[in-house]
Amino acid sequence: MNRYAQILVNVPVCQSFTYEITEKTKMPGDSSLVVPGMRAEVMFGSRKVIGFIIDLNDKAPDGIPLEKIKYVLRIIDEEPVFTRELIELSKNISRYYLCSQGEALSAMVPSGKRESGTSSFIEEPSDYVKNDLSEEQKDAVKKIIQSVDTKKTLFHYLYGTTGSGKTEVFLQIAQHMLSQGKGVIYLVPEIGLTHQVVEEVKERFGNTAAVLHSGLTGSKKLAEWKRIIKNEARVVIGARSAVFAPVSNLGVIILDEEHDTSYKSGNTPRYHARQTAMMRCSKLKIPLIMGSATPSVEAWQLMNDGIIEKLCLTKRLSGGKPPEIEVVNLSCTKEDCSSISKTLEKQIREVHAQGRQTILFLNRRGFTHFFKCSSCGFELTCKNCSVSLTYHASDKRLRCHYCGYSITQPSTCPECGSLDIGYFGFGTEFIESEVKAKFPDCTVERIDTDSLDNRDALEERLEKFRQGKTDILLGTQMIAKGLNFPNLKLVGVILADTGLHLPDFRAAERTFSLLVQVAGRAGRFFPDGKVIVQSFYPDRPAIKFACTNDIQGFYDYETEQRKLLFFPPFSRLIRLVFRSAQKQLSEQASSSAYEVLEKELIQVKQKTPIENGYYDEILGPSECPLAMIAANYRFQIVLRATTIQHIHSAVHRFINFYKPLSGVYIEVDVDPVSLL
DNA sequence: AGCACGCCGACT
DNA sequence: GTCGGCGTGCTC
Repeated sequence: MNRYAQILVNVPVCQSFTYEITEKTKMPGDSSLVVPGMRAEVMFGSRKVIGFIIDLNDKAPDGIPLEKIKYVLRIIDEEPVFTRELIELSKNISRYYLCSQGEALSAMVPSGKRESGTSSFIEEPSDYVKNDLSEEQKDAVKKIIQSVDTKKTLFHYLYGTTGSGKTEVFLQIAQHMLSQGKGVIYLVPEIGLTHQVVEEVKERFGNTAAVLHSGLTGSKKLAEWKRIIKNEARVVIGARSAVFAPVSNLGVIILDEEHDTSYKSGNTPRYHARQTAMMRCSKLKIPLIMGSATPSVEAWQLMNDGIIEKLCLTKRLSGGKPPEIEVVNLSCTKEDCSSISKTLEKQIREVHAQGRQTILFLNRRGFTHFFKCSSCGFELTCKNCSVSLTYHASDKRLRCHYCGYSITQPSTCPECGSLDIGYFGFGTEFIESEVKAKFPDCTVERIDTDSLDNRDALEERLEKFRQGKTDILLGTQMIAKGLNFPNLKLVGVILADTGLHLPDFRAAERTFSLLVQVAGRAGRFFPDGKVIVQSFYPDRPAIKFACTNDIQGFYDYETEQRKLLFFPPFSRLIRLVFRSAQKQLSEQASSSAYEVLEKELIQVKQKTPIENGYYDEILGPSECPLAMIAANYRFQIVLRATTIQHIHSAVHRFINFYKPLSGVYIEVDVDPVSLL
């Protein structure tokens, strides 16, 4: 018995493969028991791959010639590394996100071959103090815990400003679940998984906690993973992929900073941790608790529709008002080409005189610091990716921050030969030198992916700032969230509208949430925090509503926009990207695919009745806003409809039957978060 | 996705 | 006459 194993491998093929377990099969340790959930090394075609055993039978399934069946080279694991629940989940992921089940499963399970250096810290959980909760917090905890029994609503949302104590509510719920013998998954954005958070979790839960970082090596991840499987760890904190953690008797999934786009996977399977958490929680009938000060517009709508229960945390625990936000209209300050307005400069000096600290924030790495000819208007873009090249002062080169391509700074315009060329906008490097020149008596530190050789450098610099050794911290995204600095007083947003010009329907939402999050930072501990936002377009809703702290106002506005423009949450999208080294090929492929998709969609609609008020359309094909990435030309088709079912089946059929021209690759993205 | 097999052009 | 291009199809 158990002679034949059904095995899934990481290929875009929607079927499992049968392998035989023979005496030639190498076993780990001295056990000889093979069960589903273990990984196996097998020959797949002519190459050796790792496969996932999802089933075992004593005879081979019908329809496979016995002589075709190869044997399992080696069983990798002594114990299963994934559960029945995960096999089931991988099936649902593959169905929904239109990938193979093997691709889904391999995205779920850590890739380590053998576990190494169990980071198992010997720490007892600290004695839990039943902390003083505000009435709002108590109410939220009570409602969520009650819902476990009533099962009326599974989805909850803690909506509240930074500093209103969401984390404490999350932790109390986690604690409660633990005391009931249930496990917990606590999801945070990748960027929020800092040393600090990890330490806090370890301190709180000791060895019952497992941390799943992207920074961990495959084998370290596997070690943590096994602690989870063995029930040694019951609280799992991690980024996106931790939504797959094999926690048994799972009691709750917590998803902090729900609006964060890093919850959506950028490669196959392009799953969204929020959707996946919803799938998992619905199946297990357990609560999902999300939280953010700036919910995604989708989540906001679901709250309004009553599908997600909204729990408001309105009060800042430290008391006081939200930080004061001052907007500086850059188009009015024609002073010089400085990136720091007089207003901001004055504030920095005052803050420094008080012995307090400043963060200067740029929301996109060097994005605005590009090359432009003042005579002919020529702009230098990457030859591989078609995005603007960013000037880096450190080595006087222009760099593409997508593929790394770089060229030396030209002295004349490559197009017209004019000498009247310039560098526009401000990159972090430019600002750094400017800040250093302007404030010679301040210590300045810059944080961005360029200036960070390794992970520790980030921690180090943040720690230096936390300890007050740095006066001014300058950086991008990574200093925008999740970090608490006790001595911080001023946050300056150098250019708030950078992201607004992106051709993406979520640009406003992102800009808004970024500004609100940044503002929230400033007054985290001290109610006297101050924010200065510099912008060329202070009247744009995303900036105006953020700066007046009119959260409701923004959502009302944005919801109306989405309704008008038929974008999510009022429509569902599936995006197909056709990429090829040859522009012609990708263009041709996308147009011929359009025809096929159109026919498929008509057929699908004939088979299933169309509901009242249903509408759909196929947009494109058109060049992607990022027309080229890494030397690949990109065209896209976006299917859009009131509900997803029809376009989903149409695309499903399309990818099953349609064979693209050779040299053309198709990326399928269900519920894309970006259309760039 | 890989990788092998297979069928047509310029090379020692 | 062979090396090598990448189109086509399969992987238990």
